Amino acid sequence: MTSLHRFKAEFFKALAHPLRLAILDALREGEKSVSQLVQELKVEQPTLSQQLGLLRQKGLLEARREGNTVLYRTKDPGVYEFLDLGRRIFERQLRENQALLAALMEEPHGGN
Amino acid sequence: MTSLHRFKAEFFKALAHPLRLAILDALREGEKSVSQLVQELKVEQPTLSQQLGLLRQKGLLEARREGNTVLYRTKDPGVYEFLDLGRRIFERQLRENQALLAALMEEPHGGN
DNA sequence: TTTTTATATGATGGGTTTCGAATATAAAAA
DNA sequence: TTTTTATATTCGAAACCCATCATATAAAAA
Repeated sequence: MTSLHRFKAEFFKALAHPLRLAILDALREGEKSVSQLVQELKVEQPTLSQQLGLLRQKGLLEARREGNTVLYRTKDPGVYEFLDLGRRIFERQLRENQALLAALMEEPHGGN
Repeated sequence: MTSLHRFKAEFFKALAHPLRLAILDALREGEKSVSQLVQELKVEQPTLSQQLGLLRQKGLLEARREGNTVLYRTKDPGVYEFLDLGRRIFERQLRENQALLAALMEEPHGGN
């Protein structure tokens, strides 16, 4: 509705992708080059660069070039606080979903 | 990458929509019926019901029927803690974007 | 220079999301 | 019952997101 909500939604959208979350987690340990991240995350290089570009554009990452390579780092470490707080809620949901899954597995097999 | 990242991304995706954020904010004050929310948020009823359904499916909301109407409420108030923490980061980004915007407005008009 | 290595960008296509319109369901009122 | 009110669902079109492929740039090495 409001433009603040639109803005916040943009922010969440930046986090709403498994690879982007993996990138942020990988950069907890400090800045890394694109090729390091390619190795570590086992994705195609253009795919990675695309998502790195997006995260930089959204202001979550920044980059510096060092000779041949480009090093990315987290721009605002506050984002980790945020991700970590999110974990509590994920965990509750995980438990719920697991309960649901367990319930489904209890059902008679070969069924409806 | 990991399935935890996939799961977290799902969670963020649930929040990555202006109307869904507005719904959650509207329910800070307590449970509300669909029609109340339609009025307050000024959206079409089917659009609202669709997003309410999504939030319920993702475990963020729950609903109870009372006669003719259906009342929705937040399932885990922890989500507000989370949204509020997010605000810090939004604010930094807002300031940045405003600086950018201001810089653009300083540019000579009718330009490139 | 030419070649190689590292990274970024652009185009394409498949999948998903979104909104609005029409319709369906469910309960209350008449 | 029929009608009305409140909410949900379904459908289709437009917009968007994503991975891949091909190609471009930029710096170092040869």
